[in-house]
Amino acid sequence: MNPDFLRAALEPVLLETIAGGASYGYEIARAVHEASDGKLLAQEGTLYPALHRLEKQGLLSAKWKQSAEGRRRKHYTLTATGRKRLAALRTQWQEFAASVNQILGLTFHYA
Amino acid sequence: MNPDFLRAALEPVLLETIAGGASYGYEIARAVHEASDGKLLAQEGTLYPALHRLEKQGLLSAKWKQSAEGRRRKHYTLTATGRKRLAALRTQWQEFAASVNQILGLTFHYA
DNA sequence: CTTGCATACCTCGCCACACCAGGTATAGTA
DNA sequence: TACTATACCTGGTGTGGCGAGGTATGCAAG
Repeated sequence: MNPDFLRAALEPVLLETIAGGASYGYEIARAVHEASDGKLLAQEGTLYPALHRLEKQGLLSAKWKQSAEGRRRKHYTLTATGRKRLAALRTQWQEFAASVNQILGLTFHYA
Repeated sequence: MNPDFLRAALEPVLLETIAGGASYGYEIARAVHEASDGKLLAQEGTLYPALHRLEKQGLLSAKWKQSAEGRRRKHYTLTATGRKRLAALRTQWQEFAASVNQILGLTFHYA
């Protein structure tokens, strides 16, 4: 998978995945990977800096928690700003994808 | 428009646009811009290096020509390798777009 | 004639970011 | 004890879009 693909969609994908219930890094990575049937994979060197960026932008808030087995995990949740941003990114993504599809002559439509 | 969007799709978009008849830089830029209803725009500092990369990779071949009005233009055509690459990129794009749409919960299908 | 604009090409420096490779630490298992 | 999976982090490298700058021509307006 072309790394530029991930670059284009990582933000909305992470926000959406967290909105969908995945809360900490490893879990988020697994969820993205599975939800894309193994096609999208956020490497750790990509994932963690991305989460930090989103947190710094105020789209995510983080809390360290101790799991039942004793492992420390950093749990993320969407902020109100994050939810708004996700909505905007979804729209942007759809417009972009539609444009590229049109240029490539691919017939498609959103249901 | 997010520059990372262009980054993800510039190659197939350029190859397809050239395959569709646009042959020199300025014309290609205009064609992309119009075919996307003004949404996609390859800046000159993006376009020309990209064309050079594609040529260096053997996907495009270039010929300098003199237009009727006397302007020099660099005309690009797809090589056989370029056509194969375009086909591959179209498939990759579709898979990627489908994955992102799925994660974002967008109901979508190619006809 | 000269000023200005569209056309047409190019390149350099900046910056953002995915990736790789490396690091740390814990729980469970062989 | 050793290995694996989990779980987090970061520094260096390379790619590439973008802005700003440059050069040159054709044409129209003043």
